[in-house]
This record gives sequence, C-alpha cells and structure tokens, in this order.
Amino acid sequence: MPELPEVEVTRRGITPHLAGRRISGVEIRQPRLRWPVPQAVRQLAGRRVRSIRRRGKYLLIDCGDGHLIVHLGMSGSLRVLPSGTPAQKHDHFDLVLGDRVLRLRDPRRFGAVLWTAEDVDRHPLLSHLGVEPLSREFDPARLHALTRRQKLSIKQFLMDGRRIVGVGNIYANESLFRAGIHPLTRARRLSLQRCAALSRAIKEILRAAIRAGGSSLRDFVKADGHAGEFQTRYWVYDRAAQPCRRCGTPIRRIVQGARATYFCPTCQKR
DNA sequence: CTTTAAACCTGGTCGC
DNA sequence: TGCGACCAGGTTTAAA
Repeated sequence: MPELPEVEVTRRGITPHLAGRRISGVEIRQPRLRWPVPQAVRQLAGRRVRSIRRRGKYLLIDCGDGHLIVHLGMSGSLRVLPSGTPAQKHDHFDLVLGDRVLRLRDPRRFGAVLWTAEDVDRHPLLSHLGVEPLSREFDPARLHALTRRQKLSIKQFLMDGRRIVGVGNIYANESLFRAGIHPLTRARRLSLQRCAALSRAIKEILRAAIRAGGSSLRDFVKADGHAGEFQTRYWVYDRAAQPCRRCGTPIRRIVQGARATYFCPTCQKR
C-alpha cells in the first residue's frame, strides 16, 4: 500500500519525465475514483508541468495556473510509458505528454485525481495535514509536544494524518518496533527520551524504505514498472505468530481502531 | 470536541 | 471448480 515512501519513490520516478514538458492530452477512462475526476482535468492540454512535489501521501503536479492533485489510495500506482501503450484493466487515467504518458492504475479506486486553481496547500484535503516526518521540524521536542494530552495509543496517534503525515499502518508498526515502544502505550505517557527514539526510528524507517524503492504488498509499482523490495525486510508487519527477528518471541497481532497491529511483546515495552 | 463506525472498492484467500 | 464470507487498507464522512 502506498505510504509516504512509495509516494516519494513515485514522485522521484516520474518527475524527470514530466517536469518542463507540455501536456498534450488527457484521457479519463474511469472518472469514478474516490471522488469524481472533475471536468477541469479534461482541459489541461496546453499547460506545461512545472514541478511535482509531495505533501503527505498526495502528489501535487504544478501546472502553472493550478495543481493536479493525485492520491494513490491503497492500490494506486503511476507509471510513465510510451504514448500509445494499450491501457489495461484498472488503467483509469492518462496524462499525455507528447511521446510519453503518465498512467494511473488503481484496482480498488480509492485513489483520487483532482484539480485546484487555488493555493493548493489550502485545499480542504491538504489544509489540515500534520507535520512532514522527514522534515527538520519533526524532532523529539515536536513529537513530545504533539503527543501531550493525547489520550489515544501511540499507534493510533502515528496514523492520524492531522498530527503526522505519511505514516500508514506498515510504517507505524515498523517504527514502533524499531523504537522498542509497545503500540498500546498512551501517547501522552511517552517521555521526551522515548519521543526522541521514536522520531528517529520513523525517519530511519521511512528513509530506508525510500532507499529500497518503496514497498510492494500487492499493487504498488514503481514508475519504472518494477516492484519495490522493502516488503522482504519487515520486522513485525504481517508476521503474526512468526518469530521476532531480534529475540525469537512470536509476533503478536492485535486490532486497534479496526486496523491490524503487529508487535513483539518482548522487544516493545509500555 | 472526541471517538467510533461506516463507506468507498477489488482481488485474494479460506471454508465448504 | 464454484461460491459466499471475509479481509486488507487510506481517508473522509456520518453518527454516537
């Protein structure tokens, strides 16, 4: 599932093929994604792509007079292909740039393609997003401050995009394992020292995943079409009952907020 | 305001 | 082999 690393790997993969190039056409085969693809997207031809940046799990394609907002949902992927490449099942959207095409495939259609001519950071989907975990401002003090008076568990806190963006289920689990923190620990109970360990673990896990090319459980495909490699290195995610790679204790699976949590009861302390 | 649950969607897996 | 039940997951929205 595309979390921050997969989106960042995608951004880096597609940017060289898009930046500075002119949009020659748009093809919408399936407008029914998370939200309907707006009509304005059909009229993008003629604009030039300036740059692509990432905010949380959103890709923001700067077209000069507005931004194309793309979210990969849970099964989306973007690839750059030669124009004219036949579309396959679940290929819902194309941005054509001369002899190249940026193609969105998304079997589960939880993704989104939107357009805004306003300040993109003030778009309703982006305006309430939290801190970027790879930024400088995300440090021990910041995490400590964010977690104060938070009654919920640290696992659920990490997955709340209004506090920290980009950390989904996989990396929340992996980060807590790396930091040695039990997922049921109340966020407000974390000491500054443990916040330091956790903020550091999050950065390390995300950076390692980006370096490895993003993870690929089922559907994620990098811009060059090759699956990422990170999934082979999970410490706890999807490893219920399997021995902890560090101490051998069987990994436990519990449910928090209707989502699966995996942890090592020996390595991770409350 | 906070917390929880439902909704969106398809493909894969499991039991029968 | 087929079929229904169920699960996975990011995010918003509705409901409690």
